[in-house]
Amino acid sequence: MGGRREEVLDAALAIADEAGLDAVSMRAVADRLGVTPMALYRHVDGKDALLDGLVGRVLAGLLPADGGKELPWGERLRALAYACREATLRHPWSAQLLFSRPAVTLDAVRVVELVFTALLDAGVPEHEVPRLERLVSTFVIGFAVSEAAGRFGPGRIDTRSRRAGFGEGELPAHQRLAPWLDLPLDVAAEFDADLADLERLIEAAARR
Amino acid sequence: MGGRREEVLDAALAIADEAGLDAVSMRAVADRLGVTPMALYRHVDGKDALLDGLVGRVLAGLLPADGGKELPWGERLRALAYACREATLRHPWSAQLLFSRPAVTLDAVRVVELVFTALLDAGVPEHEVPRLERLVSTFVIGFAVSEAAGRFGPGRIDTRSRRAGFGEGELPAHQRLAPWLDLPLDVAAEFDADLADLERLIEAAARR
DNA sequence: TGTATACGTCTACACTGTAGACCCATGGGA
DNA sequence: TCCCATGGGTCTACAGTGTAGACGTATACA
Repeated sequence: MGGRREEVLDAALAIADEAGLDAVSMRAVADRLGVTPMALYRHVDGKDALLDGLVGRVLAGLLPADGGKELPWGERLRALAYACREATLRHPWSAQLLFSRPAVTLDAVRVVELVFTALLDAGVPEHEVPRLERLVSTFVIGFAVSEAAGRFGPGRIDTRSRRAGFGEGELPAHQRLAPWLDLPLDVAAEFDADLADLERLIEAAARR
Repeated sequence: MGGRREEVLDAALAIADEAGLDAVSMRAVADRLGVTPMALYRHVDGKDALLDGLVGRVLAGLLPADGGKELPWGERLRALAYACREATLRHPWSAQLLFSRPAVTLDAVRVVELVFTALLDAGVPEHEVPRLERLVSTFVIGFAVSEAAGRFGPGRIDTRSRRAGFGEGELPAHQRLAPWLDLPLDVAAEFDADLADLERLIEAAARR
């Protein structure tokens, strides 16, 4: 019962992976199932609900196979963060959805539960745990979305603005940092460094 | 010259503020200007370019009126963060765009320049400045987007998942934290606390 | 006078999501 | 045996969408 719904989501997910999120239309999904567009409405409440279902799929993929209960809290947190980044790299379209469709599904709650226990194990006082969970997950999702959307790519200024031009001396900090700005960006390494910083932030909060 | 382009963006921005981002269609913008949809294409390359223009507008609003050069770096950073949050609260639709359209415009570069100088003034070693800028801005934008999208709202699990139900004992951390989870969330205070944590993170990086 | 340039119009096409009415096979009471 | 509820699917139709292409016109400068 309801197994047909999963088939619909499967089809939508396949289309998104192959041709991007814009290609996911009711008609396209229906075609892939060899069915009329209107037939989908038996299994999904509409296009928005379909997209919600897609983010549910992605989130479900974040849960670790084993509980991994025996690992130290820092590693458990990193594993979740890596899983999140990998999911958005595997399904770049999902980045557009993670923030804009804050559907709190059962799988999402399970992920939050893991973060909660990690923070508690780190010794964070209980009243600070929810805030730090939001802080960490906001950053991790933001990072994944930024990467998938190309926000970390080379800073390409659109030509009109460049012509409207800025005097060379107008951006002194940029010029001073130019050597480091020109370096190719190792996103994975940056992600690691960021997570290390966040771990220290959590430890500091635990000490208070 | 090109002043007409600004009028087009003005119209689009007004529509977005009044009726949401979905209401921004070429036809709607054209109607508001008393003009045919196709007339817009003289001033804007297409719908995507129009949306890019909108994020440019929002970003331009982030720049402080005065340079505020004399303030300590922490306050300058906070001012930018507040401005970002306020912009997305004033124009909730922009949250959907900030991450998904990473258009690096001149105004965006100016904002980054301010963050760079703040971090340099804080004593962060030059090679770490670009990374920390990305870390901070990723979080700040992520926070603003989350708030505007309702991700921080009360955790409403959709009924299907709830019925698919989870044993009461399956989420121990949630139960342990229930007292704090039930509290109404003071988003502004949380933002403050997060920024304070980030400031400490930056100071720690400066000490290394 | 001629000719760019900026601006706008009209028509048309290929799509989109979805409301409403109708159909048909299956299976379990009466 | 009849009935009919249920899950699945179809067809038609509508109001919107973004935009390609060809055409018109008014100002401004040579």
